[in-house]
Amino acid sequence: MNPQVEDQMELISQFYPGIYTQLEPQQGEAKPRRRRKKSKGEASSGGTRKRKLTPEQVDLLELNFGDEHKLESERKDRLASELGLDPRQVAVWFQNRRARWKCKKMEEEYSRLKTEHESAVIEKCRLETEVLKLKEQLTEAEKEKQRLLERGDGGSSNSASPSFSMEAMDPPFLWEFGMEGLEAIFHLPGNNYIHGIEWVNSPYEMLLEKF
DNA sequence: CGGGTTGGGAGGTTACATCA
DNA sequence: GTGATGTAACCTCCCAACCC
Repeated sequence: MNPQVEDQMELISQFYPGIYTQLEPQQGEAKPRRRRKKSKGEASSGGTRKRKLTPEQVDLLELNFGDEHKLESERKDRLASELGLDPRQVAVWFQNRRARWKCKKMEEEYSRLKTEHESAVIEKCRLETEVLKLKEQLTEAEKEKQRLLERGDGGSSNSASPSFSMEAMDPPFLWEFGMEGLEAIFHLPGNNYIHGIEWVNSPYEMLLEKF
C-alpha cells in the first residue's frame, strides 16, 4: 500500500476509530449487510462512516473504468488490493461511476437532440419563407404571362411556353417531386428567356443555389 | 425440469463531507 | 449556521448462472 495513503488512513483512524475496520475483512466470516446508522451521533462514534477516496485511488479507478465499465471478480479483487480498499468499496465505486456516466450520457444526448431540434426549426422557417418567395414570383410570372397573352396574338394554346397554373403550384406540390420533379416543372429553353421574361433568377435556380 | 442460492447490475435513496 | 452539491454506502429488485 502507498505509504502516504497509509499515513492518511492512520491519521483518520485516530480521529474516527472503527472507520477502517472494513478494510480487514475477517476471512471465512459471513458479512451481514451493514445497516446504516440514522443518527449522526452514532455514526461518529464508531459506526460506518463515509470516507473520501484519495486522488490517487480515484485516478486508478478512473483509469480502470476507462478500460472497461464492468468489473469482473478478478479485476475487482486485484484493484482492491492495489488500492488498499475492500473489494466491496471498489464494486460500489464502479456502480456509482456507471450511474454518473449514464447520467452524463443522457445529458449529452439531450443537449444534442435539443440542438438538432433547434436547427430543424430554423430550417423549417427558412423553407417556409422560401416557399412564400417562390409563390410571389410565380404570381408575378402568371400576371406577366396574362399581360403578354392579352397584348399579343390572342393566346395560342399550342404555345411553347411552359404551362403554369397557380392551383398546381400550391404546396405540397413543390416538395413532392424531388429535384428531378422541380427541374421538369421549371424546365426552360437554353437561353433562359421566355416571351420577353428573363429567367436568369428563376425559382428553380434559386432553389438550386440553396441546395 | 423446477426450485433454491449466489453474484452482479440498475435504479433509487440515505448520510456525510465540503463549499459558497 | 445553512442550503446546495458531490459522492460513498446502502437497499431493493431483477436476471443469469450454477447446483441439487
